[in-house]
Amino acid sequence: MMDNRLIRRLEHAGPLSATEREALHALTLRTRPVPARTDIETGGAPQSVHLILGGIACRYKIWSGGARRIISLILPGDLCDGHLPLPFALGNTVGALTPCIVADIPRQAMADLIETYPRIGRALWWMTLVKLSITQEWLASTGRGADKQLAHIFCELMVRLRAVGLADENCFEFGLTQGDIADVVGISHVHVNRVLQSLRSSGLIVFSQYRLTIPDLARLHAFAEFDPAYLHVQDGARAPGALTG
Amino acid sequence: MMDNRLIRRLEHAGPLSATEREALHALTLRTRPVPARTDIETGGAPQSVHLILGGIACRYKIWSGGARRIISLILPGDLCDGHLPLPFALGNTVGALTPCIVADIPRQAMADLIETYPRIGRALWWMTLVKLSITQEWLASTGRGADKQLAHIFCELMVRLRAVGLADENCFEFGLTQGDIADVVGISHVHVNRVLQSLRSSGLIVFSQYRLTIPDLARLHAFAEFDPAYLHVQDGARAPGALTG
DNA sequence: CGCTTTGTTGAAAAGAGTCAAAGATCGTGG
DNA sequence: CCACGATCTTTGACTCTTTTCAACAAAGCG
Repeated sequence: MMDNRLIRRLEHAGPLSATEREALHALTLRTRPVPARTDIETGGAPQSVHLILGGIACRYKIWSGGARRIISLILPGDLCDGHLPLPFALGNTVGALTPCIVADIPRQAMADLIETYPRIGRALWWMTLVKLSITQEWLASTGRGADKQLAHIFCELMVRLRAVGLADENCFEFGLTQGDIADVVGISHVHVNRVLQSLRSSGLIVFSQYRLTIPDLARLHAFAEFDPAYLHVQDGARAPGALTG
Repeated sequence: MMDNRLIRRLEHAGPLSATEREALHALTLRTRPVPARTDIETGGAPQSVHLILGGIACRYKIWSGGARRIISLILPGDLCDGHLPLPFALGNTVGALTPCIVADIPRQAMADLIETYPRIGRALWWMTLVKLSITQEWLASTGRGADKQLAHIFCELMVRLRAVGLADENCFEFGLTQGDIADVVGISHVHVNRVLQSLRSSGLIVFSQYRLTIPDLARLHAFAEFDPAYLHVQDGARAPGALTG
C-alpha cells in the first residue's frame, strides 16, 4: 500500500486514476518534522499548502487577552488550508499540538495540478466541504454542556482517526494536554479535568497515558448525540463486524 | 444595474465575463416566496441549489430535546448549500427566519455551468471558503461572554448586508425575534434580552422595531474584537469616508 | 376586542470560571 | 541512579455568568 494518507482521504470523494495518484504522491515526498507547540503556518496568504502526515495539529485564533481558541483539529491526511488556487487567507494560525510531520506543497504546483486534473480539484473542493461540515457540527455542539461537547469530539476523532488507520477498534493515541483540550472545547482547563473525571466515572471513557479508550461506542454516541454522517467517511467505525486488520 | 446579488457576491472572488454573468443570471429568474418559519431545504442530498434573494434564512440543527442551534445566517446573495456538483449533504436544515425570496437552481444545471465556465466553479469554491471562514469565526467567538459574541455577530451582519446594498451607513433591518437570536448565539432567550439591554445601555447599539443601529462602529468593533478581514469583502464598511450612495 | 406571540422582570439554582496550592509525571543533567 | 525543575494533573473554595421557571406586560393580528 502507498502510505499516502492524503490520497486515501481524497478518494473518499471519488476514485482517482493511477496517474492522478502519482502526481499527488510526487508532491508529498519532501517532508519535515515540526516540534510540538510550534506554528506551521501563520496568518496572511501562505506560499505553500501544508499537509499533515503525522501528529496532531490545529487551527487556532488568539483573542486579545491571550485566550486561545482551537477551531479545528488537523489529523494525518488533512490539508491545513483552504488549498485554493486563489490566495485566500483564513485569518488565523495553524500550529502543531504534538510533534508533527508536514509536507509543504508549493501553492503554484497545487494550482497546476488542479488545472491538469480537474478531478483532483473537485476532490479538494469536497475536502473543503467536509471541513465546513465539521466546523458547523462543532459550532452546533457548543453550549450543550461541556461533557456532551467533549464526548462528541471524542466520537468524531475516533471515526476520523480510524479512517486513516490511526485508531484501533475502540482506542487511539491522543497526545493533547488538558490545557489543549480546554482550548478545543472552549472551557477552562480546570473544568476539563472535572468533565474528564465525570466521563470516566460514568464508564463512558478510559483516558490515561494520553491514550483514549471508548469501552462502549454506542453508549458514547448516544450520550453525545453523535451521528457520523457529517464526516462523510465510508468506513464509519460503526459496522460492528468490521474490526482492525 | 442588474439586481442579481449572487453575481455581485461571486465577483468578489474575481471578475466574470458578460457571458458568464448572463449564464448565471438565467438560472436565477424563477423565484418563489417562502414564508417565515418554513424550511427551505431539509437534510439529505437536495435536488436543487437554493439561492436567497430576499429575507434572512438560516442553517440550523435540532438536538434531541428540541433545542435548535442556528449555525449560519444566510443573507440575500448567499447560496444555501455547498453547491458542489457532487451530491454532498450537510446533515442539517435550512429554514427561513423572515419571509424570503428563493431561487431554486437545478443541481445539474449548476454542474453544467461549472463544467462550461471553470471560473464560475472557482468563484463558487471561493464562496465555500468564505462560508468556512465565517463558521470558524463564529466558533472562535463562542465562550467569550454572550455580550461580545452578539456584538461580533452584529458587526459581521453590518458588513455583509452593506456588501449587498441592504444596510445604510450604520443601521439595517433585522427581523429576528429575540428567540431567534438566542438560537444564533446559543444562549437562552431570557439572557438575550438582558444582553441586549446591556449593549443598549452602554450605548453600543440602538435596537427597536426590528431595526439595528450602531451609533459608533469603531467602538462596537473594539468591544467585540471584530476584524472584518475574515469576511473577504472589498467594501469593508470601515472606510470612514465611503458612505451610502 | 380577545388571542397569540414577543418582550421583560425576578428569584433560585446550576454550570463554569478564577485563584491558589498541592500531587504526579517526565525529561534532563549531574 | 538519583535529584531537580518544568510541565501537567488534581483539588478546594469562592465568584460570576447563564439557565430555568414563572409570571406579567406589550405588541401584533384576526
